[in-house]
Amino acid sequence: MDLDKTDRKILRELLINARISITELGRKVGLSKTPVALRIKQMEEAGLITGYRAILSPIQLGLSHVTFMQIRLGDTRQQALLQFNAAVREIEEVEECYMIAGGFDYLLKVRSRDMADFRRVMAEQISALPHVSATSSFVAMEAVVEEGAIPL
Amino acid sequence: MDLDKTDRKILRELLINARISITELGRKVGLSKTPVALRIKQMEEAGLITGYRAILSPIQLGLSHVTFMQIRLGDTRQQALLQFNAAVREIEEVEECYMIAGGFDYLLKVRSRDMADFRRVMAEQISALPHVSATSSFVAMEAVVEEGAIPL
DNA sequence: CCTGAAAAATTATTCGC
DNA sequence: GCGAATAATTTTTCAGG
Repeated sequence: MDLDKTDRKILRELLINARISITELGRKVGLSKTPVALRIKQMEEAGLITGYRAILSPIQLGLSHVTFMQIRLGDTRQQALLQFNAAVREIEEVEECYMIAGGFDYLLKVRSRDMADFRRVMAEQISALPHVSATSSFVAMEAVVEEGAIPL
Repeated sequence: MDLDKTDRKILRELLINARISITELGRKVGLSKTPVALRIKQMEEAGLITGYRAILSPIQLGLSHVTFMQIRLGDTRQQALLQFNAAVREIEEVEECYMIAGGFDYLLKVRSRDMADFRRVMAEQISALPHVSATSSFVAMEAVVEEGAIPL
């Protein structure tokens, strides 16, 4: 699906405020309600807009502790990777997980209440993942950019 | 602010669909509209809910290439860190940036169209950041978990 | 702290142009 | 893509448990 300038404007507004009304959105992008509603529906149906989510404050939730973990697997055959992927998706503290080309196999971003909570997650959840042979952890001291803008 | 079970239920629903109506939300959590609307407003005012955003598909946007970069600074005095932080926030391709305790100074997640686009971002933007002394990049081969659930 | 309900305002949807 | 009419929702308010 290709996007014109108006589509991009609409997306930018929906990234700022997903609950904006069609009326106000139309006003902001310089169109009437009808085409705005149509464009949004088309972008939803094209799978470009996959949903709308509330954004919560990690600090207010007491979940400001972020740790990145490098994980190396002892077995990197397809079957082992699939088992690892499936298992890691079950850990709710794992906010992100990428398979990496290079020196290690996976990079995980783990969110927890504090260091003690992270140690619990690591001991109870991460260590139990299949085929893990080594891990190293890097604790975030400061979040400089948490949710960067999307380059539209 | 402390959350009871109902608040958590509301948050879970708003994480799934931020555009759900108060009526339906009330039905899902087993309350009438009035207290649901009140609780949402309170959570917004407490800064717990910071906003509502559309979720876009990186693949449909042609932005599925993810690279993590370790960055070491030559100068790690407070002034230099502040300059780096301010500059990195201006790069829209930087989706996340954390200051790290340990072997390197910053970890960046960079989103781009493809490898060629990443090289452009690195050459034009990342290299221009102040006080950078060394970088190493790790290309993601597969996104196993992109937006994990929040442990409420 | 919740329910239920009514009125007023706003929004979404539909359709002819 | 516009603009108007129709239909659906939301917000606000209030009496009562």
